[in-house]
Amino acid sequence: MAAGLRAAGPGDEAPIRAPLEAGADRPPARARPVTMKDIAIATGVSRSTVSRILNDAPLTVPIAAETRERVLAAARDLDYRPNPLARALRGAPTMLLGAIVRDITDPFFAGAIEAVSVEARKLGYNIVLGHAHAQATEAHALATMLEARQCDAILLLGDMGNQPRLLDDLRDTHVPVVALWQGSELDLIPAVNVDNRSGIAAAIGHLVALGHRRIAFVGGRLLGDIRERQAAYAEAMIELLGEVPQGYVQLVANTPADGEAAVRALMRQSPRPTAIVASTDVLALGILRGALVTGVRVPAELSVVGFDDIPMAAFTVPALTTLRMPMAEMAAAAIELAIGTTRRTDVELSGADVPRNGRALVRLFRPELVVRESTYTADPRGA
Amino acid sequence: MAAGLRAAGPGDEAPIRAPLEAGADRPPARARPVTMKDIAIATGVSRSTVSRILNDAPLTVPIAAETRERVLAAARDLDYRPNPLARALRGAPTMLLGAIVRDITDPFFAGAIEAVSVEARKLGYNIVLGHAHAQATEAHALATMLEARQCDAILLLGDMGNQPRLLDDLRDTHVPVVALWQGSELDLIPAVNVDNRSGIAAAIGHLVALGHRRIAFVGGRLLGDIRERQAAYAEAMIELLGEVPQGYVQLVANTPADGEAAVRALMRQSPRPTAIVASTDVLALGILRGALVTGVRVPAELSVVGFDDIPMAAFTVPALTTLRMPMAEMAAAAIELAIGTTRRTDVELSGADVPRNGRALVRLFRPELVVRESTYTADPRGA
DNA sequence: CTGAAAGCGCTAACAC
DNA sequence: GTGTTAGCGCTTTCAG
Repeated sequence: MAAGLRAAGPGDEAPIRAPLEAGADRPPARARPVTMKDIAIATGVSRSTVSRILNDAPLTVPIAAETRERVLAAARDLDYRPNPLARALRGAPTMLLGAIVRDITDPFFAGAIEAVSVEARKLGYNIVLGHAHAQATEAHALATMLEARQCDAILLLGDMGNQPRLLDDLRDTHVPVVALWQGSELDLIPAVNVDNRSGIAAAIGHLVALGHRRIAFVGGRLLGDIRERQAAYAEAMIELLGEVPQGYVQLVANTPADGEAAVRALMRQSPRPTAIVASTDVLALGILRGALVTGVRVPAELSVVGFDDIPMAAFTVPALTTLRMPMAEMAAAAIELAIGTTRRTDVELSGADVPRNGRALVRLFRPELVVRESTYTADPRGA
Repeated sequence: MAAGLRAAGPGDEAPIRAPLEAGADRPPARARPVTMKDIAIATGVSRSTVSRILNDAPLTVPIAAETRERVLAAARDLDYRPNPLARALRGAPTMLLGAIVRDITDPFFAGAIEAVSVEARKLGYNIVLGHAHAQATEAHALATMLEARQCDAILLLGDMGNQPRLLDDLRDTHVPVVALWQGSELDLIPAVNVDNRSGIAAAIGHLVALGHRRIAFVGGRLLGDIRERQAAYAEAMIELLGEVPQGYVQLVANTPADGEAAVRALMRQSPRPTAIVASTDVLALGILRGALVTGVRVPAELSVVGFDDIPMAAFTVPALTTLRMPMAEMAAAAIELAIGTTRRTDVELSGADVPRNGRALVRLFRPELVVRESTYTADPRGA
């Protein structure tokens, strides 16, 4: 019922911070944050003493209990909070981790950010999101953060192969960089990745066990991962049939729409495949829809396996059989690599260290096959 | 080829940053970033001169063209990059926007972050992600960033009603805070939100036009938004039928799983509803699956309307009729509110300013109905 | 036109 | 035990 307060219209130059207009019953926010100097003045000691007490750092340097109490009390009363900027300027870590993501909208990467963010917090780090923004963006989001070296480390989420300049920029930065889910192609920077080979092998093994032979592949994610998954598929097929069947490999963009298009193309082949391995759940979603739209029943006539186990995978119709990776562990491993210190004792870091032709290591984690409803024994006519 | 430059190891203390081990062919990363002082020394001028030139700020203060060139050249040669920390310390904006999100995994919020991030970048801001992390977390992620005042402003994405302390903490901070998609309940802070009322009205209007009368509601998102959407639903039903049919309102958590459960419950009612309005696309996804699993055909026997138009909504089976909001505009509006300055000229900011009982304003944007495949004329037997 | 100096908030070596 | 001093990298008077 109180009369609405109108935000003061910005005259010419708008004031930088629009105050909250709080002015509730609580004391309104002070204009200026409390500094150590304020405490020093309030308590009549020097700034260094305040600093020592507030950080109780030099336990070696005893402080009069009385002084200590007085300062602590003042700090509490004045609601003092250290200024991390100042600390950072002195060389302290900023406790910020940069995460460059290609596409947050991709449910897989949404999950990835979640995982990274959770693991980061366990170590007291916050995440600064850099949006590589598909191809479009100049790798400038990155450059900004890098060059700023506000971050203690940078995580690259997803394949940045489409960002030519980025990796160059990356090279001569002062910040450690680690790649996550980027495909193990790049060998200049340490990486954590999923074992695509073993994942695809598991998927195909599963299908073969169900009697499938005519297995197609829909590739999506650019560069790194797609290459590995596709190569693994090709290898498996050659071992299985002696060849990769003509027209059984569809390469499209990593969207449901393209997945849908891919099924249509696949269903035009003869003989038709009886199973599809999708390089991505997002693609698989489109494939599922494409199949239903085309009148192909899944899994009766067509089995579909995805990759990633995005949250939605359990709720498609039919629910998607897919490959799940240990997101949390992988995120933790990447962070550990990035900040170069292992403070965590709660989780055993696993993953195999794989030496590469270049210098940097890649740590590989094996995905696990999650069998749901989208795979079934091969239609006898098909196999 | 140049011999690798080894960072002078600081005695005992382990070096904070694990070097990249790059040492490729390019000059390896310098141990210490280049400062203005370096440039000053290299060119033989003073730091202040360097500063002036590099910021070409005081255009009022002329600088010798020759000096200018020399400094600029040196800066380029040495690959100088300003240290934003130092700048921030002096009071310059950090160009960081804090975004506190309840759940990145929710596809809607993934999209929201994307939108915010894109709009932020247009103004040169980066996003620092704070994860409120469902109920679990102490609103500490927030406190950290707030108290740190590293951010020029804070955006709250989604309803934080489950974070009691958070809003208190928020109140006496020095940073402007704006709520986005939080439900227009809170009146202490400026907010940007979708016009839930008009959205639900559009959805129900659409269903009614298709002949539906027995329309159920599945509520999901906590607090703010759910209340509004549910209230709007109730209002519409009362206007339509004179009452809200018994058992036609299901309140569940905002997950596909709960959506699935909700349909089952709804299908046990008699008479069965012929249409469902879901308060969220995520819920609607579950509803779609629940319907198919229960053998109820959508849209022949049951129409479903979602809310949010998440990317996946176009790829469900059947594709989801839903309400789309102008994400980019809303994000831009929130940012504008937060940083209190309108530098953007490319987009007309719209949204109606609605005065509230409290002090802060809420800016409301109307969603638009996107009709796809999940709604159809009411089954004559049902209506 | 340019330099010297002070200070942002905090820490650390070095006094007393 | 505590204060003084200097300096992190940068900006900004104020003097030349």
